[in-house]
Amino acid sequence: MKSEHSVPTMKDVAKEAGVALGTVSKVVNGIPVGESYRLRVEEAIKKLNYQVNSYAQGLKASKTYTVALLIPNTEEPFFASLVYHINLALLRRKYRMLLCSTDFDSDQEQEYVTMAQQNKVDGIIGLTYNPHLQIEENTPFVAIDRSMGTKIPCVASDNFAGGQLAAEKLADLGCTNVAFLRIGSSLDNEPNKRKAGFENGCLSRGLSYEMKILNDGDAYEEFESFLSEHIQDGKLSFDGIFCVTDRLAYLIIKTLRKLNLRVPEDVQVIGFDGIRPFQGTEYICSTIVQPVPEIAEMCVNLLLQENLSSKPPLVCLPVTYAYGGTTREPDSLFIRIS
Amino acid sequence: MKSEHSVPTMKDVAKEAGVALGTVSKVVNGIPVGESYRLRVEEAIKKLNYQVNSYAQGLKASKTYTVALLIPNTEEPFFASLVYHINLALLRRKYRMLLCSTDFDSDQEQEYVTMAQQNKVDGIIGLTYNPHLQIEENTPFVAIDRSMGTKIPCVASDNFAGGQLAAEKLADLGCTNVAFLRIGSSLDNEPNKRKAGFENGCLSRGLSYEMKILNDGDAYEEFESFLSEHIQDGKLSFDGIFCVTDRLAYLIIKTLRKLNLRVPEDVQVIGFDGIRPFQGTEYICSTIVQPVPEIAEMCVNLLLQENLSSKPPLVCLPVTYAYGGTTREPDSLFIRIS
DNA sequence: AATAAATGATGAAACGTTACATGAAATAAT
DNA sequence: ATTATTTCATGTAACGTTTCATCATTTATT
Repeated sequence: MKSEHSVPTMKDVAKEAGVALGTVSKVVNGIPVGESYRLRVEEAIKKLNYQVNSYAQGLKASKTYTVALLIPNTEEPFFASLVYHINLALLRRKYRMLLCSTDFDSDQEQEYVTMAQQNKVDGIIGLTYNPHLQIEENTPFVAIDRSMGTKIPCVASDNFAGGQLAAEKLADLGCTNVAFLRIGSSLDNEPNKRKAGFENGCLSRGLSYEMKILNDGDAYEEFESFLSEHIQDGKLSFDGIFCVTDRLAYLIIKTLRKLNLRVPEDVQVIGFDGIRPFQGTEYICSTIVQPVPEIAEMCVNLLLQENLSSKPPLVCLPVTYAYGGTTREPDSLFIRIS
Repeated sequence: MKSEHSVPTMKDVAKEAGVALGTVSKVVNGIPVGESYRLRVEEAIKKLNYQVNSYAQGLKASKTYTVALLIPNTEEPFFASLVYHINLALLRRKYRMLLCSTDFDSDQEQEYVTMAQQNKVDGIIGLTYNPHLQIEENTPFVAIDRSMGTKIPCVASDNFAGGQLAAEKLADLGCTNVAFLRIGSSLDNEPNKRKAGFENGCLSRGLSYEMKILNDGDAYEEFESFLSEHIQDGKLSFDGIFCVTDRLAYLIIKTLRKLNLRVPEDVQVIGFDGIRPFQGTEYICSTIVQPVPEIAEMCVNLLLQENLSSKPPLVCLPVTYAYGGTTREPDSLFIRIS
């Protein structure tokens, strides 16, 4: 005798409806069966409040409908946004997400890959930094922001175009002497192309520019000494800064204001990523916005191989510029020119 | 003949090691077996690169090691922080998280609960707003920030104490006439206690105060008219504001500064939650910080019933005050007094 | 040395699905 | 009216585990 509180199975439904097990399976999976059968089964399902056991399904199909997402830290706004959109794209396709915060740590990245494979995920999406990451041949993998060989597709923003756009915007906004700021990073990844793009943009617009790589440890001090090198008669020698991320831009802007330099009046600042302090509020600084929803959709598409004949090795998605208070507004620019 | 590329099973390991299936199972699960057997099995596991199929385990044990997390929007910083810490707490216990962004929508909340139960999750943690949420009797549920009856434990910050602390801080910082600001919300949840706590604090410290509930739609306009009502001879009649969230505080501060009111010189503002614009940077405003890691840990603990004899209906965790630039610093306060 | 007790490996059954070979019933063709 | 064909429900096997009764082996007891 079955306990009252045990979860009903297909067998129970079949008995209740007076049909065979296979018939119930067909009804559940939307495979056509005779009208009268379907109705009886549907009634029994409702009566018993039956729900399929997706783990039995997974066992049978050797598919788990689970995708692992490896990402440095899900609290950081840009990554949180990726998490949100990738999760949504997966849920829409009835897939689950196994979320792994790697904390930028190569060992943790490897551990999570191993764990994901033990959990028999159907694939992995990873924004990783470990250059020696070992991934099993038969586990589909899509990388974000980093090319990992021809077998693994990479999805990223068009970082080069983004850098270029930043330079062009600064030129349009009246800058003549600009700086590029980046925090040092050893790994060769897609976001590094922002620098080349910016340089290219400066050259084509005739901007005089300076590239500065700050050390991770003492970025503040380095920036301050960089500033003092560029002050002539109490006036800054450049009037525009492009920071490689909004995070850096935010810190730089704080520092500038602390030193009584006005943003955007004395120096305009453009960041990269498109971060807002809260949902629906304006951007934290003027910025090159990454198309996060599109990146998410593309990752999932590539991973699950939907409507794609061959995987391209690198997909770059278009970025846009957005005003965020740290550049002159088009309005005020107009006034200034007239 | 098994295909070369098929995933090895316990059966394969057993054959390779020349032992019984059950013996392999024991080795895998750390149940003691004879030394020689264990060694042979371990060798075979390594040779075949065997990994247990957790879905077969789940089927057998009718445990899925999965917990669903229902949360309005994982991009909003406070929720993103909860997601991060709950995910971590679950992974530490070898549990997976099924992340569900409900977008504050009652129907979506119900849909996700149903979906979670179909996925046979071992429990649900939910920060929800649907007052009629239907949850199956046998699905463990832990609520965040909302009491849902005696059968469902609720975890929250000590919101009352937080409100009180905000009033006390404003008093300590020299305020005499303060305001409480909240965006209207119909549901009776724990964060609403911030208001009562603040009122209590004002009374015990002899602060004159005003409580203002803004409408969700036109909060901006309402706030501006609220301000104009309180301006006497071009001077604000209050010198401190407690906003129910950092999100609201952020918007209020922007508005104040746009109206040329100086924060914190003219009016000091305290928010609630403890939001930072980026990981590791300072708080976005002076604030009452919620103990998110502790909330996460407590939720998981209660849900999985670890070392707990009976479930308390409501757990309130202690909050702290943190300086974030929108109140006078202790230093400057000292200067001011002397 | 013979029997009893303890130890521990064995392998079949079960978990809840899906897929497929089987066979029964209904329809079409002669 | 009989046979050929189609249609479609049936029920068993298999997915990869864990559990438990069974049985072989070793150790202890007399």
